[in-house]
Amino acid sequence: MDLYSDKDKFYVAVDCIIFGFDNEKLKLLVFNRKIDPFKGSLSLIGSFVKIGESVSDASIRILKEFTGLENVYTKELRTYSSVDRDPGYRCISVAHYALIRVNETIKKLVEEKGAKWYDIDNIPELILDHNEMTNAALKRIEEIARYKPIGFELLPKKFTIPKLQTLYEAIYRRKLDPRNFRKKILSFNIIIKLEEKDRTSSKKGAFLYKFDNTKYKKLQESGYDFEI
Amino acid sequence: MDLYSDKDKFYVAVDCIIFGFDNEKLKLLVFNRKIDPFKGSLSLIGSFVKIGESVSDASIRILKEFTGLENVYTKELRTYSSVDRDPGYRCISVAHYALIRVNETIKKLVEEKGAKWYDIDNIPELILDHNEMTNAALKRIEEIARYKPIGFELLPKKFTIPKLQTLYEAIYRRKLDPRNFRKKILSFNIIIKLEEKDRTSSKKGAFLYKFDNTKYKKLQESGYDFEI
DNA sequence: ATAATAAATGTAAAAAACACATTTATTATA
DNA sequence: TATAATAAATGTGTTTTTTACATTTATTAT
Repeated sequence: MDLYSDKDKFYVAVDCIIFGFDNEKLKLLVFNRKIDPFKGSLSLIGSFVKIGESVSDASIRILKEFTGLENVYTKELRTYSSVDRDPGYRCISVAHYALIRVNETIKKLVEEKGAKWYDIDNIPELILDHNEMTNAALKRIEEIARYKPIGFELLPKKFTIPKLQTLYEAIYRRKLDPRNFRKKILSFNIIIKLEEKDRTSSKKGAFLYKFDNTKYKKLQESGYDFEI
Repeated sequence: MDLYSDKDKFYVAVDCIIFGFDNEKLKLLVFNRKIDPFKGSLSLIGSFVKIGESVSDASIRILKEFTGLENVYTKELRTYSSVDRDPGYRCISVAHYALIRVNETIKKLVEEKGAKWYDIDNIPELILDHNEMTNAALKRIEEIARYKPIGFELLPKKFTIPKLQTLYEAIYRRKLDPRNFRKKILSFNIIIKLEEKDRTSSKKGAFLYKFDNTKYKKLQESGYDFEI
């Protein structure tokens, strides 16, 4: 613990609140720390910002290191900067939330790194102010989901309408009516029906759709809004 | 310019995008720099964060210094952290936007400090990335105004409905229908009609209202929304 | 052939948003 | 003291959006 102290200068860190969706529940990626400081405790995935990179570059680097993914949907949440938030450094952290498409490759990769997915309504105690960050991020994505189609970031490229609904139910934490939900989603004209069906969760099978980014951008330009 | 260089460590700054409303137009507070760096140029109001204060404490300090006001509505916008954004320091800036009630006292005070109000659709060239910050803040308050009653932060404690409408027209940059606007605002039940009238802009005079914070909080708790 | 499963579909009622023109209170002045 | 001028205040019908709600359909397994 020798090096863990420097209170005369600012350190800048990025912490990432990484959300995934396993077709049923929203999940948070949590890291089990193997070295000091906070060895054995749980934390968000983070890193110091290097002097030669921007804060958003740092967040991209962290996401890449941990998930192997580039081009992840990542947004700045806010800074955390209480003088005594970290007992070792005078460190301000710029929290970012990220939404990723979980698949088997990523599942393995994050396990190897010592990270684990936790159900959002069963989040363990995390170090420092990381629980506070997580709660703020959850609140934020609930707000954002009302007017940006972030749901698509969490689903596979091809998804069914019932799965999309389950996801929004997880974000809003309430049940939605399947008829009204489908009607509303289709009215935006930003998803394209495919020929294929997904039969993993019913005998009848549900048609797969994909997100139409071009059309969404047009919708946004002409006055947007995406209230579900 | 001797001291103006230290690129080996992080400096943390706060820049404030301060908005006011003069009963007609939305205004931005801009500072005319009298000393180096950037002597003679225009900038937002900012300061380095001290090692012993949080970022939000710094923003409160800045607002107090410049306007004499405490308890100003201030929110974090985002960080600006490009490696080369400031040629002198390796400095990340946490931009904050603030909404203040302009009155004669404040007008005088900011003038003494060498600051000036600019119409939001006539903003001059500012140093560094301050124009970028300003544009982002304008976009943000337009978004926020849709679901939080921030308009009241910019108006005097007592205001008329036509003035409130003018303010929202300035924020949204479009005309609103006076009948529908009044109906909508009153439907929220968060403003209280007073006996007094303001006769400065018509012979008939318009009734003054005040914002009912208690009722607004209740509204928010029970599912909120404030779309005008 | 039948049972089981989740997907897909339509409609009527209620609420909200929108478009739109006239009257009212007051002061200044002819 | 009548009139002109000014901005404030008000109401209604139409359209759009939201909400609530139950049955049929495609498919597989038994």
